[in-house]
Amino acid sequence: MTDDTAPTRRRAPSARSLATRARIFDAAECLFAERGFDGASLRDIAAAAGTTAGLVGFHGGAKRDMFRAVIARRAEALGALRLAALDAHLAKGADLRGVLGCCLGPIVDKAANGGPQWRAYARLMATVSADPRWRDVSKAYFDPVSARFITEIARLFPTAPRSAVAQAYVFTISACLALCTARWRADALSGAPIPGSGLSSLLNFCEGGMRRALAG
Amino acid sequence: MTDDTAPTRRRAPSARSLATRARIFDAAECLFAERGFDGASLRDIAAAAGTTAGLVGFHGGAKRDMFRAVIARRAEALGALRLAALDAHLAKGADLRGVLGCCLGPIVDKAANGGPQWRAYARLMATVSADPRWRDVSKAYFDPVSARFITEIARLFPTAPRSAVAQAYVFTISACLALCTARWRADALSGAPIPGSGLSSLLNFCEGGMRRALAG
DNA sequence: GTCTATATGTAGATAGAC
DNA sequence: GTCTATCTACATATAGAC
Repeated sequence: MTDDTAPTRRRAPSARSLATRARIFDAAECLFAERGFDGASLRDIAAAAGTTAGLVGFHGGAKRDMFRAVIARRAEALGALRLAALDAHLAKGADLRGVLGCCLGPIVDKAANGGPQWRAYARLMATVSADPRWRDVSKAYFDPVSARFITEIARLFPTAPRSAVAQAYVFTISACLALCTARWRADALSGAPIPGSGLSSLLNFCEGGMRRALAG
Repeated sequence: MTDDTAPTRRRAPSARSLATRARIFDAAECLFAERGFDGASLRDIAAAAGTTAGLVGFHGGAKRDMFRAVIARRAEALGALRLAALDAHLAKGADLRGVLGCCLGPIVDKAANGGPQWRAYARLMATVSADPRWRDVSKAYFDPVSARFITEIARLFPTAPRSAVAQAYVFTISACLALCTARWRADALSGAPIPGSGLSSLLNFCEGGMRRALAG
């Protein structure tokens, strides 16, 4: 596949360069999540990564492109995790709660136990899913997996129109991302911190909601 | 209440000034909603309002204060609408779907039929509810009404802990704001635009979700 | 291929004119 | 009380050094 005769062949990146790049992407992930795309400056990101603003531009390209790249970096791994869980589940029959568990479980788990980078990534997913400015990013990185889950859920509610299933799926994802990123809100409203990961109450809510909204 | 002898008494604002101020706040509402707090510059807002950047500063104060004022401007009216509906409903008994209708109906209605300013405001509500940077704004303008609804819902599920009710409420509001602001997402996922206001499918989803999550 | 110094535009805020 | 001209600082992007 390589073509040594090509005059444009590039040198492989050094280990040092790769490490710098990783630090920059980690910092960008956290700061975009905390302050939003416009609120996080390349300088802030550089400082958090321990480098300079120019280097951020070099490794990440234009700011908008870097944001896309940050989303892309984990999208495939997360999507694969969710789809693998789905396939494993479907192999032994299919029930709504199980499918929802495959859909939401990996997200909730990574956000809760995957460390600060995954926590930041969950917040970015919420941003991208809610903001029409990033519509193309949703479309490229999240919609394919979503479409698969919608299809499987639709199979469980043969009489429901696909538009209703899609609507219920959006409600579901929105509740899931609220759990991952806005826990402080529920804590504040309840007066006391809420125990556990919240996955089971999320699954209860979404399962009950879908049954009520989609049942023939 | 007025004190004509006070040496610091101020002149009443002119009609022209009030009109300018209203245009500035309308423009800020739309642009903060579209581009986020950091993405919308005071100059953009000035241009949209047909004035100058300096005037925006004069009428709105510091940018952060102006954002707060924009939220405050409609918060009271909307909260009053929701609470009035709730009180009217409670007077003739109480059922979950009715309470949820009072909670979500006014928001969905204003976002769908209240014109571009209310549509923008719904998006701002979603931003504020999701972003810990605006936690104090949520707390001041939205939490009191939320607490009231949570209390009424909790009354319908006497065995559920308040923390579980608060969690379910957050899921509910999150689905509601997704309906108001991320319709394009459901449309894209379903392949066809979704008919109707979506209020009844939202109510179905949240009612079913709450029953499943909170039932003894 | 990797990194730095700097150009160019625009941000938010305000002193002072009307 | 109302509005404008302008100030300082920082944003992103890139030309060119290593």
